[in-house]
Amino acid sequence: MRRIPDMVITRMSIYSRVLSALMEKGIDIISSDELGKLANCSGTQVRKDLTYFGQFGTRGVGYNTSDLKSNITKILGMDKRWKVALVGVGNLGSAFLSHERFKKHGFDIVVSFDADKSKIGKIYNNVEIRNIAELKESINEFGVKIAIITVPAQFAQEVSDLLVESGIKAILNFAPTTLRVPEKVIIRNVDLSLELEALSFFLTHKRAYDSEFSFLYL
Amino acid sequence: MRRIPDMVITRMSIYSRVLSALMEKGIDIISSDELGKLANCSGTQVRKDLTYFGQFGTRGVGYNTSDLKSNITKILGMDKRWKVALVGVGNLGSAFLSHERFKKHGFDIVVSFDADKSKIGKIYNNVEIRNIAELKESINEFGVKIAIITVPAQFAQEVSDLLVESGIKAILNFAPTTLRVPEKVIIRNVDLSLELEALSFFLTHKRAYDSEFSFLYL
DNA sequence: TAGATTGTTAATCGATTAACAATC
DNA sequence: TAGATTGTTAATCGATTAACAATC
Repeated sequence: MRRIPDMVITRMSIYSRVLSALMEKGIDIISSDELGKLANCSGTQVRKDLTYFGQFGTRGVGYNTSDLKSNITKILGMDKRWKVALVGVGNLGSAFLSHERFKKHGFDIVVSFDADKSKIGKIYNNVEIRNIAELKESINEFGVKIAIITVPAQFAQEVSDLLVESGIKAILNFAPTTLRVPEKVIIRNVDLSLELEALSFFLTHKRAYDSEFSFLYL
Repeated sequence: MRRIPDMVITRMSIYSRVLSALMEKGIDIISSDELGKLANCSGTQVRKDLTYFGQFGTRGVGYNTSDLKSNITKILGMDKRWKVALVGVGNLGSAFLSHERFKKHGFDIVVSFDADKSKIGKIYNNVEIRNIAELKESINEFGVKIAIITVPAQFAQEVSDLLVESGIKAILNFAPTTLRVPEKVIIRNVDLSLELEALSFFLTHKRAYDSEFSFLYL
C-alpha cells in the first residue's frame, strides 16, 4: 500500500534491460551485486527496490534472470498493448510515426492529428493524419486512451485540454512547457530543452581540480 | 563550493521559461511565491534554489523578471553557442537536423555522421552527412566538443568510445542503453523507453479510491 | 512606520546505504 | 556444514519545507 518512488520505476526498467542482455548471453542466475553493477547502482539498491513488489530471489543463490525479467515485465505492465494517438506531425512527430521504439514497448500509434491542411489525409507508416478538428470523435472511434503531444509549445496546453476533454487517460508530452491536467490524468514530460540547458550548465561550470573534474558553485 | 543537485538545475531552467512568459506579458516584478506557483513548486523552493548562485531579489519587493531571467541565462551558460555533431541520421536523427530547438538553445549542429552509404554525402538543412569512418578527423576539423547520439542501442557504446577518443567533452544520448564514459565526459540521457515503461506502469497500477486516484503497491 | 518579501538557518521528510538475521 | 546471498530493519544522508530575522 506504499507509494512507489518514481526512481524505483525507472530502475526497474533498467534492471529489465540488463536482464534481457544477460538472457541473450545465456546467463541464467545473477546476484543483486552483479545486477547492480550492470545497472549502475548497488546490490542493496536492487534488493530494496524489488521488495516493493515481492520476493523474487533465492537466498544464497541469487535471481533467476528469466524469472525476474518476466516478473518485472508484468509489474511494469509491459505484457499488454496500448493504442496511442499522436498530435502534431511536424519533424519530431513524423519521426515517431516511423519509430519502432513505441511498437516495441507495446504502444501502437493508431491515428495522428495535425492542423496543417497539406498534411491532412496523408498516411505515414500506416497511420492516417486527420484534421485536429476531428480529434474528439476520432479518439472515441479508436478507443484510444493515450496521447503523444508533439506540437509547438504555444499550442500544447490547448491540445492537452482537448485531449482530456476527449477522455484521454495518459499523455506523453514533448512540448517544452508545463501542462496543467486534472490529477487523474497521467502525464510524463520529455523535455529536450531542459536537457540542453543542463548540458550547457555543466559544460560551462566544469572545472578541473587536481586533474579531477567536479561541478562546483562558481 | 557546494555541489549543486541536478534538480536545482532543472528548476532553474523552468524558472527561466516562466520568466520569459512573464516578460512577454509585460510583468516586471514577481515574488518567489508567484514564481513558484507558475513553476509548480513552492516559493521557499525558488528562494532556496537561487541562493546556490547568489542574491537576486529585493526584500519586501520581489524579483525583477528581466534581471532574474538574464542572471539565470548566464548561470545556465545559455549566453553562448556550442558546435555539435550528430551521429546516426535515422528517423530521429534527421528530425533533429531540422529541429529548431537545438539552435534556439545555442546548440548548432555543424556536421552529422552515418554508416549508411546511401545517406553519406547528402546535406539536410545545411548539415552534411559524413561517413562515420571519418568521425575523428571531422570532429577535429570542426572543433566540435559536443555530440548527439541517435544510433540504434547496439552501436551506441562503440560510437561513444569513438567520440570520447576524438576529444568530445559532452554527449546527449538518445539510444536506450547506459553508456560507459570517463568521468570527465558529461553525459545526459534522454531515454524514451524508460518514459514509456513508466507510463505503462502508472497506467497499469492506477486505482480509484474514493473518487481519487493514487498509485499504490498492487 | 506597517506590510511585504527576501535570504538563510533549523526542522522535517524521504530516499539511499549499511548491517545482519534468515536461509539456500 | 560452510559460504553465499537474499530480504528487511536501522542508520545515514541529502533534499525539501518551515520558520523567521533582515530589510525594502
